[in-house]
Amino acid sequence: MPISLYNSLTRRTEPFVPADPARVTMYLCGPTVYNYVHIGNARGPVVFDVLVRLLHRHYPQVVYARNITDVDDKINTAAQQQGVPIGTITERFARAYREDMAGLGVTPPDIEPHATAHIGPIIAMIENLLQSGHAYVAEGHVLFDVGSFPAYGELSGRDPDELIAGSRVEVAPYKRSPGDFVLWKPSTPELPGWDSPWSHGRPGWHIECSAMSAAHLGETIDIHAGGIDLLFPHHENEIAQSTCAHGGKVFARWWMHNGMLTFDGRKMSKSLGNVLLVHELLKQHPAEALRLRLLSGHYRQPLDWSDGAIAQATSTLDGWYRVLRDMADVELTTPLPIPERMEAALCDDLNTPQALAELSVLADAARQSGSAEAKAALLGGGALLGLLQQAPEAWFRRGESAIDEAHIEDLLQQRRAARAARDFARADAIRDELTALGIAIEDSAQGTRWSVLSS
RNA sequence: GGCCAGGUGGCAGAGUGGUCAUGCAGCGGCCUGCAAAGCCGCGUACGCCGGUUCGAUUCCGACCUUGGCCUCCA
Repeated sequence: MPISLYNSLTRRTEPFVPADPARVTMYLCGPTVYNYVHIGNARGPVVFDVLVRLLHRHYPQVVYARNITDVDDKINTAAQQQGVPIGTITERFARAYREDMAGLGVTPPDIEPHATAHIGPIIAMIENLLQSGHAYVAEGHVLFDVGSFPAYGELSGRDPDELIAGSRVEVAPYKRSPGDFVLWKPSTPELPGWDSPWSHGRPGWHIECSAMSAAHLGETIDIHAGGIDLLFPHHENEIAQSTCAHGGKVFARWWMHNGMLTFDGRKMSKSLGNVLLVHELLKQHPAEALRLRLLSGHYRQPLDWSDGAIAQATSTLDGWYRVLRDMADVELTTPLPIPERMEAALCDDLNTPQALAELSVLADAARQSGSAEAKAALLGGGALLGLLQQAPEAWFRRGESAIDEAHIEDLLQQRRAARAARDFARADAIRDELTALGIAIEDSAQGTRWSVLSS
């Protein structure tokens, strides 16, 4: 089944054909690690995790890199405020990031390059750009000369001239042209820095991705992904640097951008302050419900975040896990199948909402047939999206560890006795008691089941 | 101001030139001691105005409106 992906560069959905089918390469712009990430930051990693899983089913080798930006002015600020070296900050939040992503069921990337571990390649790339006339030195800075790259603006559809006219930022006096951007900037003695031919300094924001992508994946890669807010200037600048440093070679063949997560109708962003940290959300809600919510809209569309949406996702998963719980005794066929209609939806530019609709069909089929094949299809379909990955009992426990199961079983036993004696008032009183404990019960032919009520 | 993407039923959210999205919630019924779950059924959704068409939510144009980027940002 061929994969089609929307390419931001051509603004069309095109059949995906890797340059080398034996080795598909993909790079995702990762976090700057100076704080916990918010749920909007997690959308890209989650949807592109689904893409990587899809690519793995179609190609023998997929090399997936997701960087860690561990040198940056915000990191410097945080380190100075707390009076610690930047490494203390970056290591702490890089670890938190890995934990948060793991919590959301994101498979770790094959490579997680760190900017500070690539200062050599970064300096080499800057030297290359200077020698080829695409960059210039000014007051200890090295700047990219946008005018030297005629294709500048192609990705974002911007005209460099109009860009300058509409520029809202104050233009640094050492820039030849307002659109020029920093490749290297000098550091003061208090700030982290590395020796270079131009100054004791540090890399600009955009150059690290270009250098690390080339170092690990090659000069031309198949897919470069990130949030739509990175389209300009970050990705535009990456294209300019990499293309010029590599003698005009194409940098990324596909550019993919996920839409923004909104909250109260506005983009969730640190500068607006309307953020919900993944770290906190994972404590309050089932992780799979968060993941399901992130996948319930098409990745290129904006997606609104709300408590109601999380509750809805939780209810949906309740239904699917209920099917699996009822089928606990059904032996699985292995390996799990790849449901064709779900795969087709994902092959169509990662249409996760359509895939989820198909997953609902599979859940209905499993509930109605009770067959091993249907159960395997449901689990196989869930696996395509990284959902239904836990035991049903664990899901219905909601991760609560402080449950007095013996007490619950005791109450259920008393209720059973009351019902047998047709003392329904007593039976209902016990149910009320369980409800007060946050426990929901269901009578069925197989006996009474209980689960933890959603908060 | 420039560039870009949206406006679908109570909510979320796909999709399509002409019977069906799907999920959540709601309502009626069956079942149940009662709940819950399950099953059956129900609701005349596509911003507005024109145009093309036998027929448009889907194509074209105008308008209204929301949001994103142009500065750090997933």
